[in-house]
Amino acid sequence: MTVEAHSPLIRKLSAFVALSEAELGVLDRLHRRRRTFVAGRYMVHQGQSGQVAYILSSGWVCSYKIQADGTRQIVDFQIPGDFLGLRSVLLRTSDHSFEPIVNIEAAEVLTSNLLDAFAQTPRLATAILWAASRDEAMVVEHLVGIGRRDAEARMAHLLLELGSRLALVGMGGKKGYDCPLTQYHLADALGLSAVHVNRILRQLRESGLVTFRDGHVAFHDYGRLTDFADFDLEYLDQTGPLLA
Amino acid sequence: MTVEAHSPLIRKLSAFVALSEAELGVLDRLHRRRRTFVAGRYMVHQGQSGQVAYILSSGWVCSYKIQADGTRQIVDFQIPGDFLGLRSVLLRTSDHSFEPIVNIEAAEVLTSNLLDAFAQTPRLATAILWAASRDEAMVVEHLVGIGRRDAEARMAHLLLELGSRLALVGMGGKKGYDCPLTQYHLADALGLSAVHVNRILRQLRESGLVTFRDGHVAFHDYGRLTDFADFDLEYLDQTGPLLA
DNA sequence: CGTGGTGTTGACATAAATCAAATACAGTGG
DNA sequence: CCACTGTATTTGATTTATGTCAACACCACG
Repeated sequence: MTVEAHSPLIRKLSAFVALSEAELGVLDRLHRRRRTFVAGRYMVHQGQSGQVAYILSSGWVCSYKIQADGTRQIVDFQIPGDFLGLRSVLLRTSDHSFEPIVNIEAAEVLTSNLLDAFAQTPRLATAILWAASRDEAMVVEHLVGIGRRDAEARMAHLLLELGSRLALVGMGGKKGYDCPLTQYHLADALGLSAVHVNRILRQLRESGLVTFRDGHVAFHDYGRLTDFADFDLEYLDQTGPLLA
Repeated sequence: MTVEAHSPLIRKLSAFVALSEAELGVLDRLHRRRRTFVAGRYMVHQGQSGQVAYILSSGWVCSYKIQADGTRQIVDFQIPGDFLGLRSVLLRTSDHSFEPIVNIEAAEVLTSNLLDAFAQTPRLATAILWAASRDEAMVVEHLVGIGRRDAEARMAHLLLELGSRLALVGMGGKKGYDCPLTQYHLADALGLSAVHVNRILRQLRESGLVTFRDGHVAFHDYGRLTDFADFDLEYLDQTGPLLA
């Protein structure tokens, strides 16, 4: 109970596998080292080899890459329950940079503790890796969106996807959700200019599909919106786990 | 020797870790089930849960997603030495579709055999997973390119990246490489129209940077091209392995 | 010799970027 | 309380990159 209270990760994993007491205990121990970061300060620098990962427990983060010309491409957003830097810890591979969008709370996870946890509870390891794999699938979906959808559909798709992910941790539903992103964040994620993002948001609002305003996303016609955005839950709805 | 002759994978992995005789033997056994596929016919259907992966030994493949409106986004190309469907085998997750670009040869790898191999030789498992992780990094780089680079830089970057990957398996260098892709493939990978791809290729050719013609890519000024494309090898040049 | 896939080029249409400027608003220091 | 600052949003005018449509050349292949 108290565990669930401070761990959206547990909530998320529970949606897919029933966690045993032992597994809950292991997860709980992974949450020992609580840390906070303030909005705007980057957490992990591009190329920095990570000895440490984080489990985000509250707030939003984005992972991004900066190009030589200074433009930024946001690769993904992380919401409570998501891992930050999991792959770079497991594979010592350099990754993108992370920046907290608001002040956040996260649990610091040392490589050794994570590997211990994985060794103790393979089922848990599988669940975590599977969730991470889902995140990768979303990056692919972003790629498809940026390459082949127009601005309006891209925006609609992103807002829907964030809604689905938030729903998994109880922070949103088909009505909408609170969202601390600025229009600049959306622009950098969608490969658009901030000005154009603003116009697109207006169009979506005026056509009665969705409103993004004052830190809140409100779906006005969820069915029509999913239709319009060609939003396919399949790549999120993985059923039937996992490692053989 | 005979192993190396038919396995670009071994060549690729050898660039990062010195493989023992035992490990080479395990790899060799993974290559037992030789199969061929003809160009154009898809291999793995979008959403099909994979019981089987492939190690590509000759030819080119692309992985892609088709959208509701029929447009296609190529997510990545696979060249000899690359795995196809590794993630879907390990995590039973649905993935993209695969299509051979030319007639190809591949070794079929059953899930159970792969897991056995991983259990026998953890170092090999690490090397393979690390190579796979490198591929994921390239998908991210594509995302950045499509989102934030103009068509010319995107094209230049893709051609350079393919060159680097081919060099790892001895199929290309800083002079150029053979490339069976059509301009349609390039268009679908870069999120452009085929017509525009043609124009961009002309520009690159006329500015003396690179020529793509008759199934061959020729770099005319490698240094200037990497500069122009903001091509950073860092995301390919992972040094210092791997799993702790 | 047709025929279909591929490449090439031109004319035109359009989505999105860029430039510019006004507004709103929260925080900050006087 | 107020002026001041910076950030976020909004909107219009214009430019630019890229897509779409159309036509033709080339070539391997049946």
